[in-house]
Amino acid sequence: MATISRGRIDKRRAILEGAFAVFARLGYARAGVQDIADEAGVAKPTVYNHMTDKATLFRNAVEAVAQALLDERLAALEPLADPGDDLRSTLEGVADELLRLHTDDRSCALRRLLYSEILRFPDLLDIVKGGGPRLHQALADRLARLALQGRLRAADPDEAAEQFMALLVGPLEVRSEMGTRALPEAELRSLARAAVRTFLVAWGAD
Amino acid sequence: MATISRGRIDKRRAILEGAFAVFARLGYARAGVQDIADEAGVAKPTVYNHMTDKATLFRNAVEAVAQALLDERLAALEPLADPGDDLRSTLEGVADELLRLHTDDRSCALRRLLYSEILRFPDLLDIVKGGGPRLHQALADRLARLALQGRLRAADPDEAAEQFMALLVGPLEVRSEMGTRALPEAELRSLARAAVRTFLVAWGAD
DNA sequence: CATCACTTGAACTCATGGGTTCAAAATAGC
DNA sequence: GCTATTTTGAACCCATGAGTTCAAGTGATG
Repeated sequence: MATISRGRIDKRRAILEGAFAVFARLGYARAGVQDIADEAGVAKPTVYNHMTDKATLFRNAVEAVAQALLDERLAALEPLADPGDDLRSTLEGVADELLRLHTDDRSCALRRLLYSEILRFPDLLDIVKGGGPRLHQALADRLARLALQGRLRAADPDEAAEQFMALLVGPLEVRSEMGTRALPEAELRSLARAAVRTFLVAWGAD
Repeated sequence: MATISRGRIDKRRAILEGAFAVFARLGYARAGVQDIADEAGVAKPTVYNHMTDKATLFRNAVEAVAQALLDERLAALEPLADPGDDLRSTLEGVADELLRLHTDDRSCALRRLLYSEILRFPDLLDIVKGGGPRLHQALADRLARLALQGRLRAADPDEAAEQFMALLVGPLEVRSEMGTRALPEAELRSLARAAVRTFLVAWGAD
């Protein structure tokens, strides 16, 4: 076993990963701690040696995944920091990547778990957003910059960011039937282009 | 008890309503059939006398509520059949009503239950949509009519409908934190106006 | 080698909850 | 008013699962 997991840290990570996998598959209530231990390749008491109870196990597992996914989405916004002369195609690239991330299995699972357990774990909201609406803020910042450069209408970067995400994700969520159905690549790209098209009509510089 | 519930039918309705209330509050797994019986003012065997098991109880409860909510939303689209000369304010009225319905407690609960149990009850999707995407279809039809009358850009009514709903509901879902927080009336109206503004820039007749 | 911390499997406790049974009571229908 | 259907409460069976205990094992560290 020394080949795979060395030390407490690796075991902790294995437990959190296993936990998220099982929670994602079965939901909080149906997931058994024994299932999680099996998935993580670990004994049940070991789980309790790292986490005091099922609830904190859940919180930590969700937090770890949410953190990772948030980072990915933030990274996806990077191209907006320095779009070439073709703003449209840069936006489409970002949109494409955001859609790809949004349709990721872990992303869909996280969404399901949040909706499902938000009443019992209200603190998950703050945990997931990681202190303030980081993603929205980052996007709004980028758009504000572009507005200052005269490449977007300057009206309201927050509203623009809100609507950009909505145009992107809303139709996706409907067509994928709440993340149940996988969409073909081509349809994803088409969704991204449609969103950017409307976004630019509304918010592009004349 | 003759004053409240007469006959089997009323009992059945009471059971379905109680079931939805409890499922909404606790989720499928945590909801006990005894809880449901209590909420419905009925004995546990009576529940099993109407529904073979917890799963079909769940399906029927969800179906009843989904049906009612869908009807409400369809009705909310009515004004679009004959908008006055002020298309914008008609759209804003419809948008307002749709937002109101979307923030309704039962609406939020239904959404939570769907996301939560969609993997275990894949058939819920069809049950909820009630045979084809009725709401989307109805909206797209209205928009197509308006396009024919030259009051909207004729490009693609389906895409227009998709984006109209996205612009409305997306920002709402973010701001209300997945239906957790209630928004003040004023903010709802402001959301509706923002959505319609962008929609008309993109899809309004020049 | 000796110590200390951690892991393991298995067994155990205890609470919860789905679903059933049954005899008594209520209700519906005629 | 009489019969057939439902309803009711309470008890019951049984499976599942959270969390614990413990004795034996494993691994690092000095």
